[in-house]
Amino acid sequence: MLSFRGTFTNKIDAKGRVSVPAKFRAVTAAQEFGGIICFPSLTDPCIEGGGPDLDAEIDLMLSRLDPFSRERNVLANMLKAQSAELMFDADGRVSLPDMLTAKAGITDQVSFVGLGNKFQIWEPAAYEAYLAAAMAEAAGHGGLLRSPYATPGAGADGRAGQVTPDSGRR
Amino acid sequence: MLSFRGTFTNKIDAKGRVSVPAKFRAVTAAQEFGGIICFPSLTDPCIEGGGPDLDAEIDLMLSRLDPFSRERNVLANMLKAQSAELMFDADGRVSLPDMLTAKAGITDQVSFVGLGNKFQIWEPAAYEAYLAAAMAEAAGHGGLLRSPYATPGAGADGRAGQVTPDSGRR
DNA sequence: TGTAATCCCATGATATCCCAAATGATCCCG
DNA sequence: CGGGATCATTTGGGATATCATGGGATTACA
Repeated sequence: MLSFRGTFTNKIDAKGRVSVPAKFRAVTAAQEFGGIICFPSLTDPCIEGGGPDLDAEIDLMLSRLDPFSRERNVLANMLKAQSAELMFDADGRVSLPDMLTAKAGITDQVSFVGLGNKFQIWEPAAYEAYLAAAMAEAAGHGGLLRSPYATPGAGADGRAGQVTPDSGRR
Repeated sequence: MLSFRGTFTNKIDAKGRVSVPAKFRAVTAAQEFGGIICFPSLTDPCIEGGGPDLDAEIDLMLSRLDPFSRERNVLANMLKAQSAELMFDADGRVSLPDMLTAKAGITDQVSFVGLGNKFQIWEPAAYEAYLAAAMAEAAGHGGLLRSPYATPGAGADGRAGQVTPDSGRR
């Protein structure tokens, strides 16, 4: 269990608390961390989150940008200034800050969506709509899904190696 | 025994459990893993699954994409968010999530269809129909199956009626 | 002192584990 | 070659543990 997987919809109670799915907690527990980090998604109307591994990934990507560029500051505002470190209570619950829930249109229910190295937190109905669109769109990205072993002669790209920052994880 | 082979139809009990065919379990056992991973097929109205080898393949493909790109999010939604890691109980059974069975029209029976490095899980009647179409279509695709050692024209007639998983070797 | 956040425990629902029986296939022996 | 026994596998049901959720009590902060 080394990556965030599956979709789980939980309720937000009167105090603003919500249970983080046990399977997600298990992932961060493996990273020896009693909580999660959350920030607004750069691409979708939802919250994104993950464990300390994701935070390290973000730091690495930011460090590659020109330290005084506007782009770096803009991204850091999203990924750091608007970010929160949410610790689990004894029952594995966190309180989502209003700053984050407001942007995502979240009221009394949330869907935790596992995406491997990170996860998203959606208002359930909004996610339903997004998922439908994603399914239609995924067909267009089918070319990216070629197996490393796929067709004779096409294997060159497959085993070439990893260039992404998350190599060496897990 | 390194690939999924054959077709097996098992019942789903009142609790939603179903026995994974013993021969399929033997394949994942060789991968030192007490379960399977399942997700919706990108191409057919059924569930697809495999062992950790298949999951590693998926992780590798996702890791090549930029962490915050829309392409990555879309594909991760298909392959991770709708995915489940199903552990065998003491008798080799798993519980298929409603999210997956609903898409495949599965109610009380399923057919496990071995496809080499992965397998599919169908509603039996739906698979019958698919198989009939596949058998008719297979003859036309015979030319794609040319083995490196094949003698020209030798295999076409003999394989015309066979859609069995031997084609999935790698 | 009022407000809000955190901690702690109780409950219901769900999923998991464990044991037992029925079915079907394989093997051995006559 | 046939019959019987043994083994593996699937299927069913009950017991147990885990998880999500609600409510009350305590603490921190203003």
